[in-house]
Amino acid sequence: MEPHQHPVDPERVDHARSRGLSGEDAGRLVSLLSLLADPVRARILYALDEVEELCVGDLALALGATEDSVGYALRLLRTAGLVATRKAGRVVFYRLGPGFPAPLREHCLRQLVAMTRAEPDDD
Amino acid sequence: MEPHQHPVDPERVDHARSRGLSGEDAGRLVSLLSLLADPVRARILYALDEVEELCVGDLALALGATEDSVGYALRLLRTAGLVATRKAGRVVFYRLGPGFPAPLREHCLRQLVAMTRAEPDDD
DNA sequence: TTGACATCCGTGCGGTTACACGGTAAACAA
DNA sequence: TTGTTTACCGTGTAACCGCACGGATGTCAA
Repeated sequence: MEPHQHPVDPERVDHARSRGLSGEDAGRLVSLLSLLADPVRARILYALDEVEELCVGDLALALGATEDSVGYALRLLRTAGLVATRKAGRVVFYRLGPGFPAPLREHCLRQLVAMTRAEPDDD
Repeated sequence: MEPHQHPVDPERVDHARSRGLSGEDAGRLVSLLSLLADPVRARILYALDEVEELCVGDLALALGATEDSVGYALRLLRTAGLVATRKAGRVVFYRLGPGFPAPLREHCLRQLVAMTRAEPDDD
């Protein structure tokens, strides 16, 4: 269904079009948020922000999840560059990588959690 | 596959378990991020943050999307309480609702966009 | 070397999700 | 009233996603 050609408020439409999110910006934003929008991945990143580095098995232990689950989550986070690895023998330690946005770590992550705590009507 | 019972770094595991994200907190956070992690929904919220209020047709016009697409997106945002409506005749105006977290609007939204702009290696 | 362990990789399945289509309700115009 | 417009709703479908499974790789101990 195509949008109508007779805007109700042409001024605001124009304003929204010029100052709004472009498709490319939205794409980049969404690809980052999609990675955060998963319980296992979000808890992994939050844990790594707390304790610097952890290996796969310990991470699974800390979250109470299976190693398969965190293994798959780390696979995606690693591909996106959000986490970095350090091999020590047969153990692989993970930490937040250089691709992890610093502002997110400093400002947003905890605020996001705090705001969801303050709104218990969510689900 | 079950996680091993012999933590490599028991101290950090314990620290991550106590200060990490609980399952409930992660669930609330994820349900919010999942709503933001969509191009149409993200652009709608961003546009409403810019121009106060817009009707469905004008929103579709501003985003260059179909009315069906934005209609479906608004359905989910409305159910979650992130947007509110105001009826004026046969036109329905949408604006950011009381369920929309204020810290997200003030601090995080633009920072999230800015940080994705600063990292062009994303996708 | 042999065996146990920690992790990675490819594949298939089940559940979820975005979206288009058709029909419906309400409001305005003629 | 009739017709047009604006938006909502329910349903079906196609694509995506998380995850478990099996096998492979590399490492340490005996």
